[in-house]
Amino acid sequence: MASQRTVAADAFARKQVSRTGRPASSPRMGLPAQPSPLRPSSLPLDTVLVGDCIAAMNALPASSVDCVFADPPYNLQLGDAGLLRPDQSRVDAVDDDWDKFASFPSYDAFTREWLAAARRVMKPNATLWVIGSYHNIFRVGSALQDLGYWILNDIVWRKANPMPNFRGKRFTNAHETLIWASRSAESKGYTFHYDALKGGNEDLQMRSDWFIPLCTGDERLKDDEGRKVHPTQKPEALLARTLLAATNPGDVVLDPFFGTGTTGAVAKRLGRRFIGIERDPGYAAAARERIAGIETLSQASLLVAPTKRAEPRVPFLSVIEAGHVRAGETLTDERGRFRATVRPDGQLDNGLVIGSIHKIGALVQGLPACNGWTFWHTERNGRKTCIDSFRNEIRATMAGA
Amino acid sequence: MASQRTVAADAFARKQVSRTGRPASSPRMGLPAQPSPLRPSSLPLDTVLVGDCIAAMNALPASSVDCVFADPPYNLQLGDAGLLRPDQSRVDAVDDDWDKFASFPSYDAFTREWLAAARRVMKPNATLWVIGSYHNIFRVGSALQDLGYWILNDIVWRKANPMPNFRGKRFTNAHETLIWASRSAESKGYTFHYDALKGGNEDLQMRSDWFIPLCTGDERLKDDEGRKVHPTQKPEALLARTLLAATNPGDVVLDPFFGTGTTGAVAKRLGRRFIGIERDPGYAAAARERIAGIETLSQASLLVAPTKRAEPRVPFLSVIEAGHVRAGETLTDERGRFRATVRPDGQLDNGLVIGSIHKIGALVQGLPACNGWTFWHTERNGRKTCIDSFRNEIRATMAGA
DNA sequence: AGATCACATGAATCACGAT
DNA sequence: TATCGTGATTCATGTGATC
Repeated sequence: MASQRTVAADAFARKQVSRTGRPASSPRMGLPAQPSPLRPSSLPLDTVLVGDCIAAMNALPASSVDCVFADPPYNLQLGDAGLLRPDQSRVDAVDDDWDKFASFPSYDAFTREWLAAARRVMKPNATLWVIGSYHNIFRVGSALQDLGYWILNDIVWRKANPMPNFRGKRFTNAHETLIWASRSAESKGYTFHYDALKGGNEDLQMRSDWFIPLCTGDERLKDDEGRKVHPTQKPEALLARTLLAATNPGDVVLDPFFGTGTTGAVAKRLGRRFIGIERDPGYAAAARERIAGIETLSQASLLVAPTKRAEPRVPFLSVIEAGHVRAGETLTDERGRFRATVRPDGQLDNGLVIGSIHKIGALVQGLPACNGWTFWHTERNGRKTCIDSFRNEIRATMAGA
Repeated sequence: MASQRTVAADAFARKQVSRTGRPASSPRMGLPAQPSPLRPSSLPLDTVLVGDCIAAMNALPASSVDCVFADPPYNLQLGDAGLLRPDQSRVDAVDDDWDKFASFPSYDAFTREWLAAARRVMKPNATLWVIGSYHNIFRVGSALQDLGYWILNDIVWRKANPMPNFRGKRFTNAHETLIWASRSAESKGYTFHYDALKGGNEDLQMRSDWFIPLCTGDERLKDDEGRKVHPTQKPEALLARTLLAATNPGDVVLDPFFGTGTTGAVAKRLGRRFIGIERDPGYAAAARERIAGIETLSQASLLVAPTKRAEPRVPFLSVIEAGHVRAGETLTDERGRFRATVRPDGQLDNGLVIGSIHKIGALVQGLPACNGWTFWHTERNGRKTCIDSFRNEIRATMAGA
């Protein structure tokens, strides 16, 4: 039975942490390629906790996860009053419309509660993803703004094959919305693999509208009778893009509405760690079985290419010391409009002011700022060379050392 | 002076309705093709009222308009420093006073007030459109749900040519969101021209994601010195699709944030009546002059504007997500001279450098540029397949999207 | 006349580490 | 915590000048 294979989140909430619920045959999941340091050992990594997500999150240590992906319940009329109404109120009205309208406050309370619990668990630079449709996403967006989250983007998942509108009364509802938010407006150091996404998009910035098919075919979990196990299983491609964009290998991703574990499956494949929380033992069991069959991609393919900003800093003085540029030499911009003289201390002199390559570059152009490395050029045999190429040579020699 | 040509909304609010503010030389605008019956004669049709939109709406008779289109302030939270492009030029951002709110609660209060005023003016089967971005749309959506509006769709305006993200810190913010809502859940008789939209969309249901260019070129209103008159003028194509979908000829469209009158211009062209409310006399004057130059299309030509097809740009990442190529797989050129490994983020790795299919293709050949789509091949059962064929398969699934 | 290039610009919550 | 110096960063489209 699924329930025998589960980790009880309530037990975890009482600090009686036990991972023995995971079947012994289950392999270790998602060995981290680059484990984050200082992670509390009490985190139930690569585990599916069964129980209420708010209690389970409140039992986790604060500031302990790098990313949250949440696919909360959308529909306010599911009749699952226990989940949607933390105040335990139950609406017996048969009138759907009244039910929906009356339940906004309780849905909002539930939303605020789980968003607050998630925020506590997030590291200062962690980010949160939430997916929803027009039924709930406005409630979610307002709540997370009210709680101090800082929205970075809203992302449109454009469905390749949406369900048509059968009655012809509306536009085909062909998309869902994801909100990507940092923990607060001050969280400037969040992870975003800008260059990787750009490189995977023909060297153009990745936009906020993503075209991805629904989860169908072999990817869709089915039971013995061929029925879908979960009504709203998300495509792995969607999760892959979010995790590639906003996490590093080894990062911990928390999913408080784990369902059948798409987040865990993708996290494991991409060398991330996961913590799943799921109320339904059947879903949790299906998720475990699914994730056990996933293999992590090779570490080499997961390595994050260093960004330009992360490369070692090279003083312009080093370029002179290395002999690429001589003191007393004249530098010009690419078109030869501006000139400055190289001083032996690594500063430039335009005849009036002495300063850094950046400062003098900005000055001669009358601009507030300038990247001197790409602005200034040397001339050798009538050919102009950007001084940034000398920096690259020095960096290459540093890499070998 | 603009202020001499305006209709004072405050005066209208005091029931001292006067349309003499409209210059005598101004032609009658937007003669209705099929006037709706029972319209109160006191409606200031095809007029721009100047003043506070809430007061002006409260002065209109209840249940009198067929549609509302609203482009409220977005409550953008601008950094103090402003934003510089990579070439150090400054972005002409929205920093107008009308977009400044002290806090979310004050924005929410404003939003609730104008939404409530609009709802009173709406006929029982009228619908409301609101456009916004992630800065404000969640507040708006929550507020209108709270007020009893019934959301029919959220629509994504995918911008053909959005402003890039200059700092590489986020996804390109390439869309805005429209909410389409009826006055209440009981409003079952709202107008929706399903068949017309389908007919104008190659016999496919019109989806909730619309691909439309920004308002630029001749359509963009400019002052004598070539500067844009309004910072956020919307494209007429966007308004045209909303009005064609949700109104009939002769219907009255109310725009409480009229700006430079895109709603009025499109309404007149399509044979709808309009009521514009605008706080700024300068904008109102520009709107009047603009609308005066519009001619109503003949009845026969009131067809759905043909949908602009999205340039079906496909990221190489999508090819991996779709399973055509696996992360970790090796790609070669047609003759098998060069090799590179596919990364899960859609980049290639030739063992030394990580980059896009184009960049690595160029690199291995020592060429300045390369079309990676036609250069790289997979090998299956000894047969080589160009990765461009996978792109074509994905494009086939994008038909209609 | 047509092609090419240089430049401008659009609702934007847009840096970061060392000292 | 604040200040300061380095130096990273853009896509589609329209307009007007130049070849």
